[in-house]
Amino acid sequence: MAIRIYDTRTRSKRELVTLEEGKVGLYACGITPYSPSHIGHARQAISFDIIVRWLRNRGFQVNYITNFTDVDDKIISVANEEGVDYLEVANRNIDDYFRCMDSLNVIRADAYPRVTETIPDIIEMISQLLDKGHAYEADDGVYFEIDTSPEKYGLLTGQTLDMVRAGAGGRVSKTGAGKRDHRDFALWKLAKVGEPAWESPWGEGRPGWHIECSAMSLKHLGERFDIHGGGSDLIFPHHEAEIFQSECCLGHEPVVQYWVHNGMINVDGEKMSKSLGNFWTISDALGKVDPLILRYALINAPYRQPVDFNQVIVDDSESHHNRMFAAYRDGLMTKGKGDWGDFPDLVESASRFESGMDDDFNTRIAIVEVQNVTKILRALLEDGELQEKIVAATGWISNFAGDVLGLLPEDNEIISEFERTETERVDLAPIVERLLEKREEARLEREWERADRIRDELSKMGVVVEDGTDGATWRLSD
RNA sequence: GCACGAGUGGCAGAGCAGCUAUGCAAUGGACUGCAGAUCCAUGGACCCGGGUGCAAAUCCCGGCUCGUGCUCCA
Repeated sequence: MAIRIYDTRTRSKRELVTLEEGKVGLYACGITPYSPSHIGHARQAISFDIIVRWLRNRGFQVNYITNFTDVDDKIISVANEEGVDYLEVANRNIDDYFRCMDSLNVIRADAYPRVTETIPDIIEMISQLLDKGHAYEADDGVYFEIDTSPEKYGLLTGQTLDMVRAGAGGRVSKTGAGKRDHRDFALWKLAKVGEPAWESPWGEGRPGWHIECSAMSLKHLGERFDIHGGGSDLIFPHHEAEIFQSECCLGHEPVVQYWVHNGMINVDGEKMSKSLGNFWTISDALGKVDPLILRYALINAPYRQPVDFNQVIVDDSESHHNRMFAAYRDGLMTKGKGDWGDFPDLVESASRFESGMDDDFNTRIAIVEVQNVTKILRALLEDGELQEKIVAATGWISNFAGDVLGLLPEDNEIISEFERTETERVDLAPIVERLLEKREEARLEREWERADRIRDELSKMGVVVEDGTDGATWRLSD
């Protein structure tokens, strides 16, 4: 079945037809590293990670590029406050980004170009825009002139030139003193004293905010490419500016075949922002919740939906993930052979999973099927028979929840962790068994207080007692 | 104000014209001294008002409410 993708430009789901058969060029706008990464960055990265994983799963050869805007006003201002070089700030936050994304099981992109490494390409692009009459030089830099191709205005947002003129009201005066029109945007900003700067035909300065993505996508993916993505907050003005720059520079349209945008994160129903005090960096979140549980929470809704991040969603995800993980781990310990392709119910789950993912990467539908198979697997484990099917269902989870959704650690990690706790268990066994015998005696004598005291004691040792039909079993608490 | 999107059971969240969504929570049961885990079962929803259809949560029109964008932002 064909893959359908929601394209912001046409506001509809369209079948994915790539420029080159079997290949996908994908550029996703990355971060401006002026502060530690927050969970909105995680959502963006995970959204595109899932898209890339699924396209690869479907046999596409994906070239996935995501950038770092490693020089901009905010980085410079942080650097000035701290009295350090701007690159120190950028590098520190890029390191943080990678650390966070690795722990969230985000597969690395094929390249992470940086603005500071792309300056010659940016200058070349600006020169061409000037040559073609789409840009002009002013006292404080070079600007793109919107009026040279007004038909491109509002391609993603549906806004018209007049709307923005009206909406901007009196707030436009202080942006870009040299602009002829407030909707024009900077391509090159001349440096003020003490700012990082590069030589250019127009004087020392640095690139404007939008041009780097046009230059980097051109450099890495060529004059036309399949998918361009980013957070939905970038639709305007950033991505519309890119359309102006790339299409006017290259002289053809469309440069981008599909525009894909992920939804934002809200916290307790409000926009996440520093001023509201509801701001979660990824490190904050990981202090409270396991990375894969956070990942689970962030793909519980399809990528385009806004996600309301709160304690409920975290708790919910934790219980779902724990159930799946426990079943999977137990399944891994079952020896034997089994292929999910041999079992109709597992095949049906797989097919629903696949058609959900084919339909604009609907991870919610995918997760429902993971929950389904988890349920099947747990029932099988409970029953203990049908080893072949246990192995088959475990394989299903490994493939879909693990490889595709990235919700599981590596098998050998799970096994070594299991062995570690087994060792611990064996060490504790004699003393636990003795206490359990005493408790059983107390229970037979119906002395519940004494029995409960023993259970409390075991609980302090990190042992959870569970009474079942065949007497008590125990396990180590997490 | 303008643009875009959304309003589904206690909560999260699919479906987007006819067929049980699902999970958590709740309730009942199995098991139980209690607790926990597990299993089985049950109830419960489509913002409001019109319209089109044999049939509407699903399409159309009009409201209302919320979110996002219009300024740096994933």
